[in-house]
Amino acid sequence: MPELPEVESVVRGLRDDVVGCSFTCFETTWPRQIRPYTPKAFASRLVGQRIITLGRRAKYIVFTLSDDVLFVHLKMTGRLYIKEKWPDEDDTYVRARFGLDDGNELLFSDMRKFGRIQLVADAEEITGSLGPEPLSDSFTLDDFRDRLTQRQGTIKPLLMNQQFVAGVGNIYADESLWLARIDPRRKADTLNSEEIERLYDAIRKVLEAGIAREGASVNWYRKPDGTTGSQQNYFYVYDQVDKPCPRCGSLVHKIRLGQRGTHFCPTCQV
DNA sequence: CCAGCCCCCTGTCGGC
DNA sequence: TGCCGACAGGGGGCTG
Repeated sequence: MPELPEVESVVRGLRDDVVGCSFTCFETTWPRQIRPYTPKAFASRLVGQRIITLGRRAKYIVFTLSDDVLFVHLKMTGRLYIKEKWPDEDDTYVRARFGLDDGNELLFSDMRKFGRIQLVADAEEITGSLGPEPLSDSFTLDDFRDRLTQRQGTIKPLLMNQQFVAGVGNIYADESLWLARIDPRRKADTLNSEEIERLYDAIRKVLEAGIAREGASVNWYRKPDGTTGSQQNYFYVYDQVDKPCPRCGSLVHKIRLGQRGTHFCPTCQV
């Protein structure tokens, strides 16, 4: 559920609290989520390293450290926050604790244990195969058009393919296709030039709106201060089954596409 | 390259 | 009421 806007909001909410700090300790109650694989090896490599910058790449939270790079992926139900700034007393889903040298604790909570915490020397090991950042200058219409027209697959799963475009997940894929008035079942290479341009604009627009509203709290996502984002109050079609399409009034349909729930307007998405 | 399936997990919800 | 299967959906892996 955390997609680009949600991860970006977490990064922005944490940055001032962690940049400049060094790690003093690390412990986990679910070692399967970490790399290197054993808590001991992970901790001994991490402790003492200082956080130089905090950023985001695709749906990864990226800590650039004095020696290594720390990647945190929230997957479905992950949360990352400073314990002292989180409103609830006890979080039963805390899977990892990072001690910081300012006395605070950085907690990783994850109900479903899908999240990942990885420490690598070379960031490329994680980011090497990722597609372009859709909000960066390097994501151009021409490049998008070139790569899209070479694909024969279904457009919606393609938008969610992190090697094709980084950071788009199920929510923002559905929202982008609605805004661009494109049926999510279309094959990529059948999109004409105008449709491709509409889609390019739509992807950027829905992601920017998501960031401006600090993400969509459909169920588990929270910002590092414990509060919800508000993008869920502005969905066009996602999670809006049988509600009227905001554009034409037809009832929103839900189907399965690529093993994912897919919401769209059967009338004005063609 | 692409579609479809399973798996990793846990909580919620609807049907019986 | 309580059990059970479906579903939620990010990503990796495998097969045809």
